[in-house]
Amino acid sequence: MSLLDKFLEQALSRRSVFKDKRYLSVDYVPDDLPYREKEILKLADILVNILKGTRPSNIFEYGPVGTGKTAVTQLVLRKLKEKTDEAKVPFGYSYVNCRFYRTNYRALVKIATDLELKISKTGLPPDVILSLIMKRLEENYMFFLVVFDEVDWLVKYSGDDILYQFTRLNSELAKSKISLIGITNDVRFREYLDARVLSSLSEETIIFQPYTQDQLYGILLQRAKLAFWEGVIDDEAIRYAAAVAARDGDARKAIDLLRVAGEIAERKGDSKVAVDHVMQASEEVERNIIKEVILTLPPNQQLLLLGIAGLSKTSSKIVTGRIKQTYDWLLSQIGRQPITLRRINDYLAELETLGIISSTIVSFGRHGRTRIIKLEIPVEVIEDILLKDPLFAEIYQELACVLAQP
DNA sequence: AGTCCACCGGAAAACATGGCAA
DNA sequence: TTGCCATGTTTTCCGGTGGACT
Repeated sequence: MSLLDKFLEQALSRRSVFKDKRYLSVDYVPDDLPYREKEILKLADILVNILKGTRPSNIFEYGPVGTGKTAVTQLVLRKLKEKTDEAKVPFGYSYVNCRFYRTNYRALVKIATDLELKISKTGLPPDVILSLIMKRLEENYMFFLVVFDEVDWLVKYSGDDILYQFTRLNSELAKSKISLIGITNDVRFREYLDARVLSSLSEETIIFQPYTQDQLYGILLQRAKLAFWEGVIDDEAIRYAAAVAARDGDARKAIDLLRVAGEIAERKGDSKVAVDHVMQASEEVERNIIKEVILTLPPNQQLLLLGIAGLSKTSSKIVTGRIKQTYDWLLSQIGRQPITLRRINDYLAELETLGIISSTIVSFGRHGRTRIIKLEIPVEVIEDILLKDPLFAEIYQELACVLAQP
């Protein structure tokens, strides 16, 4: 038997550690969400008004990442839809993830499409779309619910117009009623939202607390039973994953960790998933996030980051002016025009919100006020990722030479 | 006490791009 | 084709600002 035959034979006979990986995917919402009974009941209690024929209050849901806001909402809506269908109560809802539909216009189009209106992605003025939506509502629905998930993205990006319009829509609708659910994990969201919108959006508020370590363990146990074959995963491994994710009480992260750990075990040909695998998964997840973030950056910002990386090797205090100089030089190397300082500031701000750099404003008195930029990721990691591109590698070498001379 | 450096950051406007409707 | 409609990127303009220096 040849080596290859042997290998293939082994691969075939090796049972996957996963029974059904789907249960560890982000979009899977189980029928019962442990430790969120209180929130489910509260939400259901508000929305059940629909079955009684009255308009439910608008709801504002707040809680950190991975605390079950989205899952709870989707679960309750799914059940509610079943019940209303049974009871022949006309009801429909639209779920808008504002991270994808982050402008007022796009959110509006998404809602319209969920109402089975055929709307082109562009070309129609917003008020026309809105009146089409209203017309459709009056024809078909008594109750309509719009969920704005991660609503802070929408508001930060393009203002609260659509929220304002929708909160006021009820007074213009004769036959149908509309309610809103806003979901966010941004603590400071209340600050930049218009007071009128905020007050009408938060007629009811549901707050989601982070999961405790024990709760995470419980959740993982539930999922692990569904996703892995029996006896494949160590109890220790599950506990470890729960402990890691408990730092921010993030259930999504915990589940992710378990999945990646399983994948690693499988890759290595191990038949069991152990603590080791979870530890590796934890590193891998972290590394992949950074890599993903840097690689999806627009080329301009990658080049800027390259400049900062180069600077950080020669000087410890990187100041805006130096960055501007360096970046202009880099641009000229690839035959592009320099860019305004104002624009560079925007780039830097973006890099900062992504957690790649950090900055502090310092004043040098007579010598002006500026900002010191610090890399939050080891230079080697950035070089490792960016220098795969031969063009970048070449420019980077020259940059090093130029920076070496004062 | 006032000056003034070297930048910060909001607002508006310019420019590029792309789809639709008539 | 023209004229809207939108989005995204960059420039222009401009009013700040903390503190070393005079």
